[in-house]
Amino acid sequence: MLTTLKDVAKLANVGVSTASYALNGNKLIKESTRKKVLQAANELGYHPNGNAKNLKRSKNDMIGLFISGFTGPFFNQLLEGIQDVVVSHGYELVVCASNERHRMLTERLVDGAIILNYHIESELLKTVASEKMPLIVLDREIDHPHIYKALLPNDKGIKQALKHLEDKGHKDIGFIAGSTDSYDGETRLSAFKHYIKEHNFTTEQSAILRADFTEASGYETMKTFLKNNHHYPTAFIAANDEMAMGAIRAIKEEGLSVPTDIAVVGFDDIIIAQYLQPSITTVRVHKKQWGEQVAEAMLNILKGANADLILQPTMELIEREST
Amino acid sequence: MLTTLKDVAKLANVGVSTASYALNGNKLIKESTRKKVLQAANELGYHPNGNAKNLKRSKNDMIGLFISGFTGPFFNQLLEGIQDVVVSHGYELVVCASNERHRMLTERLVDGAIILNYHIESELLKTVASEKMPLIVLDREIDHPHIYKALLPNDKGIKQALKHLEDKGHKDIGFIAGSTDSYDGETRLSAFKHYIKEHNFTTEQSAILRADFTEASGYETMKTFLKNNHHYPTAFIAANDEMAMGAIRAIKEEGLSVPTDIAVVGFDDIIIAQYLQPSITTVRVHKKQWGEQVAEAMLNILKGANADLILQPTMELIEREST
DNA sequence: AAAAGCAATTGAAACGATTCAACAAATTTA
DNA sequence: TAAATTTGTTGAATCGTTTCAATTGCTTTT
Repeated sequence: MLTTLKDVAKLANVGVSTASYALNGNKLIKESTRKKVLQAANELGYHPNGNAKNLKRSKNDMIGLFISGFTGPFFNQLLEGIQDVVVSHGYELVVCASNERHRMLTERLVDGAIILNYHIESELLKTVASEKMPLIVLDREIDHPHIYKALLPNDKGIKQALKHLEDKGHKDIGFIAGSTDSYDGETRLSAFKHYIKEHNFTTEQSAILRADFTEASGYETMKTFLKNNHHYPTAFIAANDEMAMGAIRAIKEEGLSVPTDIAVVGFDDIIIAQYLQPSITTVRVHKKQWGEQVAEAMLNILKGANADLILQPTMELIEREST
Repeated sequence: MLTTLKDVAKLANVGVSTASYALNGNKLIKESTRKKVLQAANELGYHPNGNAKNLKRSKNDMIGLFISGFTGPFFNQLLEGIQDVVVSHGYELVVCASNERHRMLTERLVDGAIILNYHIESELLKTVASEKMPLIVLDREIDHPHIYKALLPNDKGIKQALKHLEDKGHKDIGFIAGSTDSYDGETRLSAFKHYIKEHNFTTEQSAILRADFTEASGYETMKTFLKNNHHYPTAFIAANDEMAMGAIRAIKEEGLSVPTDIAVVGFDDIIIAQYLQPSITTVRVHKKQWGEQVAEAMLNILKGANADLILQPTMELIEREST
């Protein structure tokens, strides 16, 4: 069997409690016996059993990030931001991309969770959230005393994109929406619809396309659209950069030019956006900053601070060659 | 306090053991009492305490992936591959990017671990690995009965890259190495040195540059090199695509052309490589496949199968515009 | 009608740590 | 010198599950 604290204690010739205190740096233990215990632990290659430890302490020193998958370039920077802050406060971060069980979350193997995963139902979140287990959601509206929100101001982003296109003289603007599962995607879409109406743009219903956030889907959707409609908008906004990429590829393939015939604005500012030809005008989401803010908030909540601060990550339009 | 199994049992008017059996689907329990228990659990919003559960069962149904950080586009596809396989076998995956404690690993909160993190010392790995906790390392040579290896055939990749350049008529070939921490980076470098000598290429010592895997470092290094040397190789191999990108940017900025003046071969085939101008010739690493193989191997090991199979992810040269 | 078998339920003993309260020995104080 | 305090050490209780072994009612068999 694996080495336990008892084995260490026996080898060091002390009680288990002494061994425990020694290893945890309790200062009541005499220096000489601490040495003995450390030596024994080392000799046996002892590592504590985390489950036992966490069970007893009812604390894991662990924060969980729950995302829907690792596909796509969006998560990396967000992750970096969260990671940096979390470890600098003595916690560790675990990232899970579960789509059904979410055991790490439901069985309370973390002390707090950050949620960006549409697979997890809000009802479940409500039964899991508690004083001892605060949640921060990045992907939904939800009302619960221990669930905090850190949502992107997608509305403002869309507004900026439209303003930019308007300034460039566009009146007829289309939209490429992502999958309906996504909170950000859908708020971007409805913000678009809202402002279109408010500012009397001439967008036709048929110019609101539906794709699924991938480059390929952006390509296919735009291709089909151009094949079936001889009239097309002078500009498109895509709900993310990957779809914008795909759309641009399709447009070019149909013999049209970006931005002369059709201008395209993306969303997120993924790394690749600046390297493409044409480079993509996009609404930059400060993903790393977002992650940092969320993590800071989580740590404050865990510290007991009253952190119902509503986070406002910033967004800005980055003008490039595609408009 | 939080709801425990005892609370559920009390509400359902049964013993704790009955409640436990009921929730775990033991068929000795009468259907009517199972219903009672489920109903009670539901009413209380009960979720089992994972630490207690895992402690008792000495099993976590959890596999850990330990990487050095979330920066860079390399990990995503690897992650996808691992994730898919792991969840399809009833396990869950946790990803940790720790750089000092690695508690998820050392405190045995996972049943098996996949290591791609140079921050974790081999000595530590040896004290952690055991029958109950198999390890697969992706980033080092290490000898231990419970540590399995799944290393990339970097040697072959370099060979292919050199062959390709040779076919294109290059004799004087430079190299851009990554940071010395990286196993893959260093094996790529030494394979390069080896074949250079074996095939009598005319590479000068000064044309072996040292960067750190980032685009920026590739750019800087190449910039400095071109500034200081009026003679330059007709081709470079970079230890990853990002450095290749940076190098190309520098080369173009110095008024030289890729591939006419200097050809560049990258390594990994990250998504962006095909979209750049010029698109990058690179040694493709089948990252998703690699991830799948590794995960399969881990699950086999956990199942007790004798899986000392040495994995051989494939590599192939993808020719594009940069050569 | 007693014996045997089965179905359903249960108390109690683990799992491996932490930590309280008790204690002994050594030291200080009165 | 007795009492009080300090310094180290320790057994035992606890965290919330799972699971063994025992127990209770019922049927069924002899």
